[in-house]
Amino acid sequence: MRAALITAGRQLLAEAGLAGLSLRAVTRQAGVSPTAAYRYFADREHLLAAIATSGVWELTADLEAADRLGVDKLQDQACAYIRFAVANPALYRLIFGPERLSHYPELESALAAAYGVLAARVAKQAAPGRATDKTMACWCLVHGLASLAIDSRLPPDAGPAQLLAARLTATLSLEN
Amino acid sequence: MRAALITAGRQLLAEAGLAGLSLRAVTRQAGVSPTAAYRYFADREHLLAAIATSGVWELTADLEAADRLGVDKLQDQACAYIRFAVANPALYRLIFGPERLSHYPELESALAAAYGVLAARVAKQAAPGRATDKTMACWCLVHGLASLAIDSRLPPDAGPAQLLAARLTATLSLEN
DNA sequence: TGTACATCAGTGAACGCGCGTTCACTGATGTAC
DNA sequence: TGTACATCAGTGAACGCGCGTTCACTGATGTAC
Repeated sequence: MRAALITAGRQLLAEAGLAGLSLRAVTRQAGVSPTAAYRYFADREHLLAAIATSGVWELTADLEAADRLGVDKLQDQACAYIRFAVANPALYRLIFGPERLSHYPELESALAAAYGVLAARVAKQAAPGRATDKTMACWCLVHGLASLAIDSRLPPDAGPAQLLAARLTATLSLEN
Repeated sequence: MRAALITAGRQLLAEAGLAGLSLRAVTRQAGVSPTAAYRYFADREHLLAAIATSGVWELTADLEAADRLGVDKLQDQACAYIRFAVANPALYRLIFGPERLSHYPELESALAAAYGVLAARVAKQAAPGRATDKTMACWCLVHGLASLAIDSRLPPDAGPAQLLAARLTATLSLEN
């Protein structure tokens, strides 16, 4: 049932966006009375945090897959990241947005895992001593690109965001 | 009066965050009845767009100042950008956030102006033919960093965001 | 100079809405003896 | 095997709240003659 509520929340997020994600709407979507949710979540915010966390684990898995299967593994991670954001814009906004969910430890550790997948890749390729900064630069770049793409604030002639992700990541020139 | 409402909105944003920015709250803050706003704005969203726009013009001015006075002008623009975001987190979130204000032409053109200040700088320093991509990379990087800094999702040992901005921008190595 | 009228800025009451949360509850399932 | 009881998942009505927006209005300011 906990899982059902999270699923319902993600459906709602996809259909109606962040604004439509109320506790009542989620329970309605799950076909259950509004109060039923309180058996599984202390309040609305805990429910949101759980939904966000489920998204971050999915993202982490995507990054891992890209790193396992990719040819240019760093660029492929970047693409996978953008692909996730573009496929789940409202979810992505919930995760990184203004809901200030960052103090939930489950979410915190899911995010750390995702970051770790990127950091491990960069550490393998970057010049010694530069890994930390390069990782951060990469994360910022990709997160910024994802946000802008989702909110259609990229220049109109920029082309598909995933291609951009690959090109811009290359721009970071890890080797120096 | 239009200006007064915008000012009130920005105060509220600073004090109570995005969530507190209702039309009623803004008029209350301005010491005026809720309906008075309708004389100046078609609806709530137009008011929000005007507040966001006022913020973007301020940001643009900050960037121009950094470019005029700075030593390393690109890094200084990046710092100014981060400084603005950190000083006005809720406003920054309103501008780039999930409110989907992007279809307001006034906001659109303010954003284009801000982007232009950065683009002009990069064009002066980047290797020929690379300017467009480098500009975009720079914008994404800085926007991503700003978002993460605001939502405290940078690694705890990352140090002050403004310093980071300078260091990471340098990482882009414009000359090749 | 005075009067009639139009324009304009802002008021105050009211509307319907969906929200998060509380409360006491019902009915089913499991356990002890 | 049957009975008494506890636990548990989910219900349904109700609360108070702040919201965006509408409506008809008031009183002040400006303009025409």
